Amino acid sequence: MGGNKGTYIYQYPHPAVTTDCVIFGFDGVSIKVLLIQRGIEPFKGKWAFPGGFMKIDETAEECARRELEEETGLKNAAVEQFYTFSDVNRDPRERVISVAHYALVRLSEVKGGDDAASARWFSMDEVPSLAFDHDRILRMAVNILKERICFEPIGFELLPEVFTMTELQNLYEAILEVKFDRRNFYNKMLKLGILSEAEPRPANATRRTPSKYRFNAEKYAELKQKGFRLEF
Amino acid sequence: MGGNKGTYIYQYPHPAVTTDCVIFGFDGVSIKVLLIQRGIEPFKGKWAFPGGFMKIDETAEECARRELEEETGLKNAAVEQFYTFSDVNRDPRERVISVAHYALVRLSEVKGGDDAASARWFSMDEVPSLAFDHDRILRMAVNILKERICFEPIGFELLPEVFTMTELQNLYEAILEVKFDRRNFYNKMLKLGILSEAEPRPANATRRTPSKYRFNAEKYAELKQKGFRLEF
DNA sequence: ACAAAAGTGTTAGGCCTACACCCATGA
DNA sequence: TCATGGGTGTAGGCCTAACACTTTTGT
Repeated sequence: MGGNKGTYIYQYPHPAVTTDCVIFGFDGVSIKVLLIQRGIEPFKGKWAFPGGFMKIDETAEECARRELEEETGLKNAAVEQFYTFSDVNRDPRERVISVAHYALVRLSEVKGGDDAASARWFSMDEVPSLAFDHDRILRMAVNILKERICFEPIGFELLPEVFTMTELQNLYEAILEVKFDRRNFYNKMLKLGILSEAEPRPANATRRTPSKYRFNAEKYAELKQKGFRLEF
Repeated sequence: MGGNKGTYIYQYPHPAVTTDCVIFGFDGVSIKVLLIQRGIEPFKGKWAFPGGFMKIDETAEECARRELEEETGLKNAAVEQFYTFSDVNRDPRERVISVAHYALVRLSEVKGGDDAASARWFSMDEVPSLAFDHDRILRMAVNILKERICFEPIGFELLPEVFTMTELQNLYEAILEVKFDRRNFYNKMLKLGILSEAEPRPANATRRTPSKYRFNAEKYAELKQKGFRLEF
């Protein structure tokens, strides 16, 4: 924490406020989540989400981004809050409420993080028992992710800028835990009108060379303004 | 606030934490929101959402329900949090973050509230400029309500237990600010399978007597479990 | 050769949308 | 008697879901 340790007096008890960040990634096969191993008590040695105490002059979102960078090296992630956890005994030290955020990032963006000696990606089925109430936070984050990806084009944040239709389908299938028919997925995605062809399909393209696409944010914004609603 | 005024000392500065409640109602024609007029500074005389400081031994939801009852007489409302507002200067007294909640209630439930000398229902287009950042909170609450009512059967919480199809349609139209074709709305609602006929249509029923329905929570739970998704 | 990956329609059924008619009631 | 509210289909179009064949490449 910053250099503002000292004595702070209030007429009424104040809870401490923290933020936590559930960071999702995708390796082409399965959804990953970024955890750090705690170096201090409580829960020393246990895995937890990056996060920490909010400073008195920053918003929750600023706090989440700052803690994320400090603990994992990941900069400027597009974090978004999804729930505030306020159970009375969720932290053994003192009363702490936590504003939980999530973000979707490309694995490559965090790989080089060196601040992050203790940060590691876990597949969803490898995640160990977590510190504090972070198991519950994770469950809720996963549910929120499942809901959001049905109605907002956030999945692209997990893929490289340019991707194949199969990669995109794998992503949707991994998040929603369902299987789609390859051809129907293909048709539906193209019909939505929010993808552009990344390259005009090279001259040496054969049947076996997959087409590359990118997400077209302008088209999406345009459609959305017209009342278009994404649905999956 | 309770009798715990005193001196509370921390090593780091702590923000104060409040909850606010956006309470929606419906009078058959338009959506209403419940406001209270502030009796003390800051913003004395201005209208604001019911809410207040969180006690050290209660969750955000408990706090929201307690403050709501204290200030409006409304008991046990099904409040649900939707966003935590943490701008640094949102309260002139000190750093305050607020966990905002919303609830849908029947107007009749709050009519008799006598604690609530200063509580009043406002139509959405009558709402005055509000205290703190409550204008922003209201805008976000309305957006959340519009989104939720498309996918969850929460609208029924605003109607009497037994209602006509026309009343239900008026509700959807008021919230979503659109018009539906009467016959299509009728067919769609019935096809969803989440309504029951309230009465077997009395003997003196004429063509002019509208059928009465009620929301069937069991059927909804059953369908939902099968993967059914409500859509509007 | 053969399995696996990718491109490409087609068809049937269901859902949504737009739209019309009839009856009863209250003004 | 006439405007209004309410009950009840129907026809066309669009979307969705299920489904097959061809080509290429790596083994």
